[in-house]
Amino acid sequence: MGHHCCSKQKVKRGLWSPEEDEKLIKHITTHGHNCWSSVPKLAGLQRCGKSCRLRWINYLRPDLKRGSFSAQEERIIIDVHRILGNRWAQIAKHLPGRTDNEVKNFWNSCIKKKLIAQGLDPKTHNLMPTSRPPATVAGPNASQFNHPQPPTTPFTISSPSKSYDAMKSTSMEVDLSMVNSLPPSSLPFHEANNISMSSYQYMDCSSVMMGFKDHNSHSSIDFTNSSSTIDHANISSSSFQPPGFMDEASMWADAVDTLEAQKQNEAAVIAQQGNVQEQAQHLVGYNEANEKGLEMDAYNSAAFDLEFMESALMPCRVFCSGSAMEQLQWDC
DNA sequence: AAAAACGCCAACCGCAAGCAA
DNA sequence: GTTGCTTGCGGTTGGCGTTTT
Repeated sequence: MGHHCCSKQKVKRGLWSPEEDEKLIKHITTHGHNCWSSVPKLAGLQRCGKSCRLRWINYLRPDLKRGSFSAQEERIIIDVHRILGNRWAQIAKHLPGRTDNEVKNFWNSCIKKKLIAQGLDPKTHNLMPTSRPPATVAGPNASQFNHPQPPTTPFTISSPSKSYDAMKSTSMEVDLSMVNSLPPSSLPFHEANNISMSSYQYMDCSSVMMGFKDHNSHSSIDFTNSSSTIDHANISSSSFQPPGFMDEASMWADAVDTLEAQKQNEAAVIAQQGNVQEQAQHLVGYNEANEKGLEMDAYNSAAFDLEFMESALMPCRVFCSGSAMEQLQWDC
C-alpha cells in the first residue's frame, strides 16, 4: 500500500543507496523542497515523497549532529520527557542537530532501560512502588534514615510559606548547592532571546526557586505568589518580550504546574534519601558505608533521586532565564 | 565455528492537523 | 461543510551488526 503521494508510482523501499542519497542531496540543495510529493520525480528517484522527506530530515540534512548522545543531551531528554512525555519532535527541538527519530530511538534503546533499572516508570518518571523496597540503613545513624516517608513535602517550587532557613533545615542544602553548579540548559530559548550564558548562569537559581524576592524584586514572574501557578498575566505584561518568549514561558509555566503537582510527594522522598547519600559520602564513602551497613539499595536509590532532583529543577532553570531577561530590562 | 538472542536504528505505517479548492 | 492533498508526528517494524550460548 502506498502513500497518497506515490500510490500510482512504482516506489522503492528499504535502505537508501549512496546514489539515491546523492540525487536527493543534489536536488534539495539546488531546488529546495517546496513540495515533497514532487521531489522524487524531479530528483529522479523511485521513492515516495514521504520517504524522501524522512531521509532528508533524519539523515541527509547538513545541520545534523552525528554520533552518540552526550551526558548533557541525555539529561535534557530526560528533563523534557518528564514534562512533555513522548513528544519527540518537541524534545528534539531542545537538542540542536538531533532529530525526533534519533531521540526516540535513543530513548527506547537506552534511557528507558536505565530508568527502569533505577526503579522508575519511564512513562511517568515516578518511582515504581513495587520495584524497590524501602531503603533501610543500619548503624549509628540508622534512626535518622529509617523512619517512614514524611507525608508532606519539604518544599514546593513556588511555596510562599517556606523560608530559606526552613528549606536548609529540611536537608536541602546539598540540592541547593547543586542548583548553581548545573550546566546551562541548552534550550534554544536562550539563544532565541539573546540571553547570554553568563547572565543566565549568574542568576541565583535556588533563590528563584524558593521564591526569594531579594534577587528578583524586579521580576515579573512572582514566585512568592500564593497560587501554585505562574502568573501568566505578569509574564505577558513585561515590556521585554523577545520573539518566542511567551510561547516558551507559557509552556514552561504549564509544565511547572504539572511538575509541581506530580512531584510534591516525591520531594519528601528525595530530600530524605538525599540525606542518605550525603551522609554516606560525608562519613565514609561508598565501600565503607556498605561495610557499616548502609545498604547498597539505599545508596543507589538516594543517588538516583538526587539525579532526579536535578532534573526536576530544569523548569526553574528556564524561569531563571526569564528572570535574567527582567534583570537585563531593569539594568537597561 | 555456528546458531540463537539481542540491540540499535533507519525506515515504514497510520493517523491527524492544516490548508486550499 | 466537504473533499483531497500535503506535511508532520509517534508508534512500530525489520534489517543488520554484535554478543552470547
